Amino acid sequence: MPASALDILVQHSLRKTTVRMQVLDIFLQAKEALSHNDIELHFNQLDRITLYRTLKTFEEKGVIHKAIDGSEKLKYALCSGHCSEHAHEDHHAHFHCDHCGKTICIESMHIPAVQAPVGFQLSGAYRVLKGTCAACS
Amino acid sequence: MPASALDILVQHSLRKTTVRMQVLDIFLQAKEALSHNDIELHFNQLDRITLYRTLKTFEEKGVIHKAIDGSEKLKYALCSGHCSEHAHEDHHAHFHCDHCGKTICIESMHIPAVQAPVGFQLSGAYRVLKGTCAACS
DNA sequence: TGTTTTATGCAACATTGTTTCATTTAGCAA
DNA sequence: TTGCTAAATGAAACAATGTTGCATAAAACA
Repeated sequence: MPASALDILVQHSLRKTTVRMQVLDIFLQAKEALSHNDIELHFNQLDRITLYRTLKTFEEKGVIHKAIDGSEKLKYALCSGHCSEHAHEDHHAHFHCDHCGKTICIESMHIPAVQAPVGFQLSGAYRVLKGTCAACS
Repeated sequence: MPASALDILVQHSLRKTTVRMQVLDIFLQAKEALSHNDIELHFNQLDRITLYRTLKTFEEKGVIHKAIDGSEKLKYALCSGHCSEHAHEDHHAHFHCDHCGKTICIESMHIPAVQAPVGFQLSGAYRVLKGTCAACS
């Protein structure tokens, strides 16, 4: 069962404010990763700056993670597992649809460990698939 | 042996202009992927708009490809192989250094074929490694 | 309830990217 | 070389996106 917006805030020791609850509800209902603009469109009126700060806070606290999709737009998706303030664990692939532009987390596709080139130290990896999503096919 | 700026323009049926030659020279000398701003800094004075259009043209014609690195910045790198107007073949991984922010093409690391989830049609894939690069270690 | 800390809303600003149009230049043919 | 045509450039104006500082409002807690 998915956590509620309130649960998520409590889990991460965040104050429960109207804006945060609303933003979390949007994420909980969304099936794909959301850009700043996507979220803004869900509101009648919302201060852009507040949303920037809300997303930044959520990301720092491990509530959401950046979903790299190869598009110019930065998107976020809810962390599924046990991300903390200190480390994200979004070790799954993302799918980006060339047609509708949506970005979907593919939880089932984990990112395999790879060997770093000589002299390089690895701290993480991304994997992005692109093509046409099920809805657009 | 690497191609010269002029060679590249001729190969892709592009007019040889001062700006294009200069931009290509910067790419040829650079070891890492370059953002719009990176390139702008190499010039004493250069019209931003012209650079946007130059990069767009280069990308469409298969001269450069987007180097997805998980940072907010869009970067480009020279296509190594045989990219055409119709299809890019930048099927190699990119390394993004968390420390210096540089993005390096790892030509030796090819992106393995993966199976698309049910209902999805794949047209490509990205792979990004992040960590600390050799120079920053 | 009152106090402290944090979040919000606003203004102003900075950066990044796009569109339109006049001018200049490259490519090409006479 | 000269002139023509198509493409590239540069400038202005605009649009979108992101940041900083500060006053106000709200949440948490004693």
